[in-house]
Order: sequence, then structure tokens, then C-alpha cells
Amino acid sequence: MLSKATGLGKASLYHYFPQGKQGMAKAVMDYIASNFEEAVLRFLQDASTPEERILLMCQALGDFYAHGHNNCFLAMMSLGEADNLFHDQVKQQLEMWIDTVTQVLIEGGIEPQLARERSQDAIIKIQGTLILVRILNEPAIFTRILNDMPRKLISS
Amino acid sequence: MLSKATGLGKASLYHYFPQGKQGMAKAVMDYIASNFEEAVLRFLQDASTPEERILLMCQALGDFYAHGHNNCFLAMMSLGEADNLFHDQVKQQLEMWIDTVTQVLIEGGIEPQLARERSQDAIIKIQGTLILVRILNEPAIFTRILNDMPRKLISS
DNA sequence: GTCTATACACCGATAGAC
DNA sequence: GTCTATCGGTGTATAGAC
Repeated sequence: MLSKATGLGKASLYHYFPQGKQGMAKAVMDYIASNFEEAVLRFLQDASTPEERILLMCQALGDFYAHGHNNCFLAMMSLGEADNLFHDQVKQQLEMWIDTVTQVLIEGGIEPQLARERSQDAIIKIQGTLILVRILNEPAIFTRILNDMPRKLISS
Repeated sequence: MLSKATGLGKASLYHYFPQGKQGMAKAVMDYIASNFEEAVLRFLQDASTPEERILLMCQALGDFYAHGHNNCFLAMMSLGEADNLFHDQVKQQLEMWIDTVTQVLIEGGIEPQLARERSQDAIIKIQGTLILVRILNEPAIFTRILNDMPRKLISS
């Protein structure tokens, strides 16, 4: 697939990625992590109110996951052989996401432990919804969950 | 793996499964579906109250997924090449689970549409939690989600 | 039914020419 | 840098003896 997409032969790809398959996979991971930060996490570091930041993140999530049609790359990489090679990196990315949301909720006046649980709950829902939508082919579920998310995160 | 586990040579396995890999995978799917029905869904058809049935199902789910240490086979089969071969069967299984929970909630006096959404929410949480626990290696999250689940499903 | 032997395609990777 | 050719290994499956 990479060969076809780039127009390069296999050997040329191995020239750019001396670490072979693992190097190519890491490049994809880094690329997606960078995208996610730019397209989603960025809103959590805005100057606006915590409520507004949460709302913006949820909207951004809809686009990032193509309203349920994209899979989560982190979830993919936590399976099979990839898990052996990238577990630490995947874990770190996910923890960063949870921590960032937690911090915003704390700034919004929510108790630290509750903030952490709500943050976990939100990401659990994203992940679970992507699975349901993928299997059932009902994008409306993704929309429903994402619409409810800001309120569930910030309500007192 | 199958050869080692059964003590049979490859050719013998192909004798029992003339459909090859696909036949073997289907056997695994059917086996797990049967287990799930016997170990989890069974409680939803009990003679007790809807509340009690939901509670029993949630307890059974904890064991079935080894408190977060097992992956969901349906979720696995919805990825990659397997999805092409088994999408319909996977979808049917998942719909059956959602429908069964929905029916119990309706019997418990919850409006049909809300019942359906709550049922989806519960299964979303199971799926999402399995991903988080697998990546973060924090089984406590699974316990927390499962403990809250009966209340969230049946509360008025 | 089970085995050994084999076919065949693909994957990950490298060698070496240009 | 890019290519063709090739290697070793593995996965899926079959042939044919017993």
C-alpha cells in the first residue's frame, strides 16, 4: 500500500525507513498524534472558559473521527503485534489526552477525582461509540453521544 | 496455534474445516456467541424483576471479560479482513445484545426510545472500557464502570 | 482421519547495479 | 535515491500415502 501510494519501490521505502516496518509505523503514529494535537487538543489550551474549551473539543472530535466513520489509531495499535512494539507510546498518548481534559475540568471547578472519572468516561464513550458505529453502521449514535458529551463533562 | 492446541497436523484441521480459515474463524465465533449467551444473556431471560436481571447481567459481564483483561471478540472481528467475511454475523450478534437489554428495560417501565439509547450507552461503555483498560492497564476503571451500570440503566 | 511433503503467494527485508 | 532481483520465512491450502 505504501509503495503504491508513494510511487516508490519497496527498497526505496526501506531507504527512508532503515528501521523497516516499525519505523514506518512510528512515522504514522507521530503524524496522527501531531494531527490530533493540532485538530483537537489545541482547543483545550485556548484562552476561553473551560466550558467553551470542552465544547470546542467535542466539535473537533466529530470532524477528527469523521462523525464515526474513522477508527481510532491508538485503539488499533493496542492490538496484536503492534501492542508489543508501541504499547508505551500509545499509553502515553492516551494518558496525555485524559490528563488534559481532566485539567480543564478542574479549572472549571470540578473536584479532581470526579474530573478524572468524567474525563475517562468521555474517552471511553468515544472509543466504544466508534466500535458500535463501525459494526452497526449508524452514524447517528456518534452524533448523539458527542452532543451529550459537553453537558456530561461540565455539569455540576 | 490451533495445530499445537489440538495436537493435530495442519492437514487434519483442514479435514474438519473444509472452508479453511474462514470455517475455523466461524467456529470460534459460534463458540463464543454460545458462551456469551450461556454466561451473560441467560440472566436477562430470568423470571425475576427487570432490575434484578440487569444486575445479574452486569455481574456476569465482569466475569465474562475477566474484569477487563479479555478483549471483545466481536470488536476484533469488526476490523481488517475479518470484517469483510463476518460483518453481517457480527452485526447480528451485537444487535441481538442491544435488543435484549432494551426489551428488559422496557419491561422495567422505561420508554422504548430511552431504553434503546441506554442499552446502546451500556454496550458503548463496555467496549470503550475494554480499550482503556487494555492500554492503561487499570482494571479499576472496568470495575467502576460496571458498578455504576445497573443504576444508569434502570434509574427513572 | 492423520500424516508428510509440497505448492504457491505474500511479507519483511537486503544485495547490489545504476 | 531508485531500481530489479533475490532471500528467508510464514500463511493458506492441497496431494497423496497410510
